[in-house]
Amino acid sequence: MSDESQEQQQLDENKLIAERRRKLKELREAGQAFPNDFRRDSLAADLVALYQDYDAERLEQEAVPVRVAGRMMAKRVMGKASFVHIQDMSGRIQLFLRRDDLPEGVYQDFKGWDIGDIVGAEGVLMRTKTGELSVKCTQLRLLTKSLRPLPEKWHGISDQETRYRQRYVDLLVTEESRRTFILRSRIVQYIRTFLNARGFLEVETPMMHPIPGGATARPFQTHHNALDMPLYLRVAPELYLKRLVVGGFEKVYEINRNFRNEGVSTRHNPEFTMLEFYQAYADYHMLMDLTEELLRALAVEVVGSETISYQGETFDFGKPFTRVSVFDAILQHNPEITREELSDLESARRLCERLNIEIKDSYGLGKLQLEIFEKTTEHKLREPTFVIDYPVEVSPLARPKDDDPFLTDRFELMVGGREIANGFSELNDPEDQAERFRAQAREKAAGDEEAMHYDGDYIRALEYGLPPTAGEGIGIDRLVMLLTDSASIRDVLLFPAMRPEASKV
RNA sequence: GGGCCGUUAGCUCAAUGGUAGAGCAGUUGACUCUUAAUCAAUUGGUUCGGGGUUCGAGUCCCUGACGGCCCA
Repeated sequence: MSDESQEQQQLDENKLIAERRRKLKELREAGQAFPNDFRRDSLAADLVALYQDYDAERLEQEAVPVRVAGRMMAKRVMGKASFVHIQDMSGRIQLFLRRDDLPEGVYQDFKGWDIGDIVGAEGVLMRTKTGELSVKCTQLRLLTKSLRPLPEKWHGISDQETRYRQRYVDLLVTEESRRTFILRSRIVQYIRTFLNARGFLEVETPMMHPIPGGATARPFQTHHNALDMPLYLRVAPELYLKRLVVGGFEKVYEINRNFRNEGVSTRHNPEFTMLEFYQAYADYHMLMDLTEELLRALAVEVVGSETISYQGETFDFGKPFTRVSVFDAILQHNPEITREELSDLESARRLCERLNIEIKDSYGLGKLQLEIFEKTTEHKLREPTFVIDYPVEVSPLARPKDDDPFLTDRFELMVGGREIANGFSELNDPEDQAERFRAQAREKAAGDEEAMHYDGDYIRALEYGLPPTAGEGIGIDRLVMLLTDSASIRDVLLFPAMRPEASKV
């Protein structure tokens, strides 16, 4: 943000903020307005859970002392007594304040504090007449003055744009949003635990690539000043991870960001998180088995059931996932398409024309089949389905099938009509890989900005010998969308990509 | 990139082309067990920006910005 627009942000003031600034000024005049010497000893939800079986009498007898802190989310003043809800990372707890329980003057000060202010409280646990666990306060301090009013307490923020742009406010007031991001963290945590338990080594490979590779996608380009060379933000970590398998790290994985310079939509963000893992002496069948096991366990871990509900649909991760080839899937879901017209270059071209698919002369039969699949079939695959046998033409890093060199040992996992994972037995024949790179380079020279570069060092690595290996990528954002029932990728990204805010001149 | 929809007080929302309102929040007062506390009074507006039509525009037209949904 430019200095100028930051200035404008500062001008985004109103009487409510002015009133709070006045209060802050008084705090400054009275001493340290931003103290950092209060220490809490308990979290709100922990206390509520721990003491759920204690009745009012028992709490009074035991007089459990606690120190809690958090943001004031509700404030009900009734003369010389008040109730406050504070919210911390764990949840909420009520404070019960009486003028005569607090040191001289504190209650009077408190009455001037605002919802959104951050306070620290000390007292003993009690249960109110209505049965709510509360802290009967003997000390109360304002720790941080909040200058901006929070959204309306009942409706919260309904404006999507504000929720995305000011996620800090969204997280404060939207329980659903908090839940989603906590689950996201648990999902990633679980995946790490799952892979670590199976002997995988977590690694970090470069995000800035001299030669972008590992996926057919447009990269972001940047420039390194000291080295005076172009660098690309990675579109995939694949080629580096396989170099590590060459180096003897036979089971590796990486969970981190990829960057693709493409459109923004409810399913695409320019930076997104990918899990990629590679296992030597394994093939794509083993990966499919592992993926089923992982998703089933994740559903139970996160949703509490092997059946998940997504945007009104139900998907069952408990039963074995369907496995069907690209070719058969097209035929099964499109009775009007025949085996013959799908098997011949010329008739496949005519089919594309009929389906309003834009094609180029350079497309071979494999690319045409994939285009037809994506247009006619992909969105129809709702229940978890492994689509297998992708054409070699559209799989430049995958191993050809032993019994059909037109196809590869590759699968994609579809759930709800969307690609969740992509895996294959790796192409470890350096001469074949070199030839495929050359074919990609020709595509690039012909104007395909998504085509791959020739990566000489990767070929060199393969020439040392990549053991027979299988590898897979799982889109974490889309997986989190599924498991948290989120309609848009922006709902599972803390700070989704947005255009700059309209200037408020 | 195309289509549709949206942008009004800090927030959530109203307002036949005819004086821009309500609830919450804020301010002042009352109230020592409340739960969206309650009661009384009260402050608060560049109606997203620019242009146009009109006696008169939040409302109609054009244009731009940002966002949402759908399609490619």
